[in-house]
Amino acid sequence: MSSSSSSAKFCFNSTCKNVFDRPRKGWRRRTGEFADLCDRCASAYEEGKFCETFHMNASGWRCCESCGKQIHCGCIVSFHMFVLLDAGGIECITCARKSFILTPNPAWPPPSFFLPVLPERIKDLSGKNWCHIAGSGPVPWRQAPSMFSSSSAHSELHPRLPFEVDRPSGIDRLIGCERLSASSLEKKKVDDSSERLMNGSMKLGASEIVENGNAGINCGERTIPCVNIPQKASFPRNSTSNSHFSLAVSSTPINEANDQTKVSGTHVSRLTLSTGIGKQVTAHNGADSSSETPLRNGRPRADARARNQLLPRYWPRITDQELQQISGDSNSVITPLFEKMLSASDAGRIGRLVLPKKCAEAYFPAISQPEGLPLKVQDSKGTEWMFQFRFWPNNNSRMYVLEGVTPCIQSMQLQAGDIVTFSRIEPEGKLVMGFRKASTASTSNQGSETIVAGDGVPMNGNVSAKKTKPGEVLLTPHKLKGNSISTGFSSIDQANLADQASPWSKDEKSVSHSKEVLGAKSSFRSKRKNSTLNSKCKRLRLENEDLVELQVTLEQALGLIRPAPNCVPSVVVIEGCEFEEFEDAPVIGRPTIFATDHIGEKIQWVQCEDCSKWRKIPADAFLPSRWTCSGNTWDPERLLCSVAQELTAEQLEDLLLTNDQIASKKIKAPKQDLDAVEALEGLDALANLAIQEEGESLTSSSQATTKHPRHRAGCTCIVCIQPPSGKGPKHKQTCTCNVCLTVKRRFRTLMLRREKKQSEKEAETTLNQSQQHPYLPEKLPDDFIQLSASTGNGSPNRKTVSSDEPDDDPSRIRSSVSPFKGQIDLNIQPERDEDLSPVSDSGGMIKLIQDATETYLRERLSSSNNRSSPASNEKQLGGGIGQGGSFGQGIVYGSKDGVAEAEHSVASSTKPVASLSPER
DNA sequence: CCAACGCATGGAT
DNA sequence: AATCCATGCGTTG
Repeated sequence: MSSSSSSAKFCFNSTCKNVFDRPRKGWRRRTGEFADLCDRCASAYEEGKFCETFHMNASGWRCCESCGKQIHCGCIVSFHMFVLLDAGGIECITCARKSFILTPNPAWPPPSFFLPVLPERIKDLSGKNWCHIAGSGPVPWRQAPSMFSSSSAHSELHPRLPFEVDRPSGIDRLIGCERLSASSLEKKKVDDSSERLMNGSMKLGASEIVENGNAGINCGERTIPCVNIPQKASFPRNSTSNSHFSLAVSSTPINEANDQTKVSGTHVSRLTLSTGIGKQVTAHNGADSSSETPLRNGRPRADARARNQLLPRYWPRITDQELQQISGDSNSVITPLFEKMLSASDAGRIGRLVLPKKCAEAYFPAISQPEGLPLKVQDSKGTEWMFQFRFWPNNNSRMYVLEGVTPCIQSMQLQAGDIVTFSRIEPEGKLVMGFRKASTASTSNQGSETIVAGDGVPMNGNVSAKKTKPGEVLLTPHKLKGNSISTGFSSIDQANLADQASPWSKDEKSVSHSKEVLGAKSSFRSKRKNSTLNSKCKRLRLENEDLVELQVTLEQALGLIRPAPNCVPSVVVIEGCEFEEFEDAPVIGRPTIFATDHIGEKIQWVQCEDCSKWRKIPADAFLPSRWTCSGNTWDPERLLCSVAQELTAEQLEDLLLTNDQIASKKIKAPKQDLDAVEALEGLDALANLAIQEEGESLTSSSQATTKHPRHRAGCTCIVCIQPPSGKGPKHKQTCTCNVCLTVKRRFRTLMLRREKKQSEKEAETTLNQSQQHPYLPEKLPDDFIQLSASTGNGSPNRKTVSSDEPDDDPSRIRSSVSPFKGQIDLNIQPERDEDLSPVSDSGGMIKLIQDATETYLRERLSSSNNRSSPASNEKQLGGGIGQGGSFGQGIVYGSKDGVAEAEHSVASSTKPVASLSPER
């Protein structure tokens, strides 16, 4: 995307030819480069006055049907300043935007993201033809169909002609355009029309459209939909969205429009808008387009999906809100291209997103080599990602994939079942990737078959199929057996996977399995069994009730908990995971990521629930569980979602990775004991929390890693330049990253507190204690024991260990620890379980205690007679982190799955109600 | 041995 | 019947 032009020294404007030293970017040329302009021209261009200034005498001037403003419609320079009305005439972008979200002028230039490597087909683009189009003159698509006469050539290059023709813009498409037959062109025009017809229809109403079409354009210019190209009548009748908006515009008789089969042609369908809808559209026009009206799906914009060569499930159902999010407050025009529900594979750690073939071929640059091309994609937050767009030969065909999507998927916190949308921003031509959480998508996706449980939890099979990240807590409504839990896979697949630990076992050995926590009382049901997550993907369907209704990562769960405003929680660490203890019931707050800004100030990063942008807030800020940019009172400049976020993609990733690290410390969890979760009824509350937060705090849910071991040194592909998710650099002991600092700080607090309490207790019951805890000369900090706030509403079978009677159970802490020798035998099994559930915490608490004990002992040993100092603790902790974050390193765990333990711990720490007491 | 790669397989459309 | 595409799985580094 160099902005250089061959004649770098002269203004690209032929009527100017000023010489300049530093070229300024003008419009994008068909080659993808920008026209280099002199200051004057550039200014004129930027101000939108280029045409009036330099093309005043050229033909092709039109008046906006709405405001009357004159716009030169014949040149590339102003192509983005107006939209064609299907009914004829044009509307300036300003008016158009007021009316509706627009799609760009299809026949025009191209997506910059294709440019890094120009498709071959672009290279042989004939500038001549382009000139016809781009040059001053009448709107090309209405005027020069004859210039395209060779469709065969095009077909040659693009077997997927229909798509190319169909697709609205893009240089590649454009190129195809030049080779299109007249009919193709017409089709394209039609498409164009339909793309914009919303504007006309909105304002004019169905019946007016046709008439009006003449108003703006000469009859002769009106496009006749070309339906003579045989095309599969794939226009789905069941698509309300489509049918709703099919309405013949332009010259297509309205009554014909409703005949889907007749207009099944790519262009034709695009060109159509159903009469009946005209009014709806009109009505829609009046209302804010972002409103969630029933029309949302079928809004005119959807006409783009009339590229009915695409399977309905790929039709972009992007909502106005989403578009708004993508475009922000810029004047960009968004062209929804397609969407895809993420499969388990897509969202998996492989980092490969399978692209629907037709979509890939239609909207992405043509690639002739399997290696493909790097593709820059921007997400809705403005973050740019670089993916490798490539394909695999497959049955005489190709299978297109985007590689290296893991970071992005993670960033957007997507899981299987969620939907990613691909759009293009014009005039920049950027490819934008939006997303829609499964839970959200369902409301508007009849075709996507996503179902949301009544409570908002995605019922999506994909979701359940989602790979569980180690450390993740899976909450399921039903008791799941064996390893086939919550795979969300069909029975067939499960059968196939029978010999595997889990569907993920192949790629992820340490998968944590879902656990039952909610019990049968859950109202979740696979309501949509056959409904189709993706009707096509049986694997993603829920075949039985063994669904994972809810998933929460440990981190997520923890993230939900906040100390009461005036409460300073103490923190305990279990295998590197921090658990905050609350004297008072914790408050459920918006998960944030603590960090330190560039000036060393402690801050928090919080993600807006609406726009997903991350905002910086004070470290001491406490946010409600639902927080949006509008609540960013600390930074007035970022009160709006439309304001870009401060974090760069890199920083965000680092942040997320860092944030992930803690949670991922338990990754290598041994096989878990499913029974261990049976009695976690206390997790109901957590589950509810998770439900509330579902879809917004899954930062660590998709721990995907994308390594490319085969990449050669120096490889700069996306995969190599983007560190694998969750694979951030190890922390050094001296690391001062936020994670380490936080851990150190918290641990310091913890230990200080411990010291304090211990001193107090020792003064009173030293003797007694030593008798009761022969192996534990020093009482553990109460903090270690009282994980949960003693709110008194704990679950019945959970014993809340009061901090003032930490030693009431000699067997609680069983580690054979000799403070004098520094030896710890943590394999000792509890001699007696407390009245805990059968599950018995077994691991979490034990480890917690063990870890703490060991750490403390170590510290004592190292500091000899001196009481451990915060500094020493810090050091140890830092080291622990540096080693991979396992604070329990070196400790032989008593038993059970680390995940189960962790979950258990989470449950207890998360839910004040469920106080756990160590059972040793 | 593991993580990736990339082709193969087979269910779904 | 052909094609698509999600995932399997053998190979490779």
